[in-house]
Amino acid sequence: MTDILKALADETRLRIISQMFKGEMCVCEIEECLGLTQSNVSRHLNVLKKAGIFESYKTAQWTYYKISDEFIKNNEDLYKYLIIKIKELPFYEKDSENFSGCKLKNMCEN
Amino acid sequence: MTDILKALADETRLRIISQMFKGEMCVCEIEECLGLTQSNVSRHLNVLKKAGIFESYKTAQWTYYKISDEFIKNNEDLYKYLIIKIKELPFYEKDSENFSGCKLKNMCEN
DNA sequence: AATGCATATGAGTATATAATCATATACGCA
DNA sequence: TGCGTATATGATTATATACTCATATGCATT
Repeated sequence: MTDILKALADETRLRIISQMFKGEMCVCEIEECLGLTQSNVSRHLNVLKKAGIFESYKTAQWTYYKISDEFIKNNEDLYKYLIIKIKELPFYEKDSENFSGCKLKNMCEN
Repeated sequence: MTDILKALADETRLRIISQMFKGEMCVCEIEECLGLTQSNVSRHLNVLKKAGIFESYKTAQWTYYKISDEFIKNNEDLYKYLIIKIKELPFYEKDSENFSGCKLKNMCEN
């Protein structure tokens, strides 16, 4: 629980999570959509994965991350809270616009 | 929301919250029950108060802290999550024993 | 007014976390 | 095999947070 809360207590990671609600993403999409450096994204994703919030799988050179089903199952109330509140955060609207733009590019299709 | 999550992302503050579910406490009780220094407790309480999780009132020289009604009302799902999960944390049982011992002493009665 | 107690807070140190840069790894494709 | 791309990670620096000690404030009691 402490690990989960620590992982959630960072604005950049909340930004990542907020867009991840819309479906899985690969590292380069997150990088592009949120305007973050590659290594920074990679490290944040690792924190979220270690906390059990995200899971990942690899396809070719891409690593896709998504919200873990286990996490949702074991943390129902917290998950509900996130869904409701994360949309109210100041960066949400702007990130969502960028996200749409990124998705149109089909960056990481194989 | 970020402030709330940051305030929750600390083991010492979770220990404080876990005992606070049983009712309001003054600073010296928390200090005694959890074996923390006075200034450390005071600072943690301030973080929780600034995040809107706790509220406080003064009576004579004592300051009593408790979980804010506003917080509970505005963060229902998170509150439910905390109630369920905080009891599973490793320190909970031992702190609860100390807490009972402390309460018997009636330390801060005026 | 002087003393003792509860609490808060300034200032400093210790520690943890985030960000960055450079580099390594691993894969696909020409 | 050699090159380009995606990702991860070691090493460093920057920054934020936690802890401690000393001290200030405010109230109660004598």
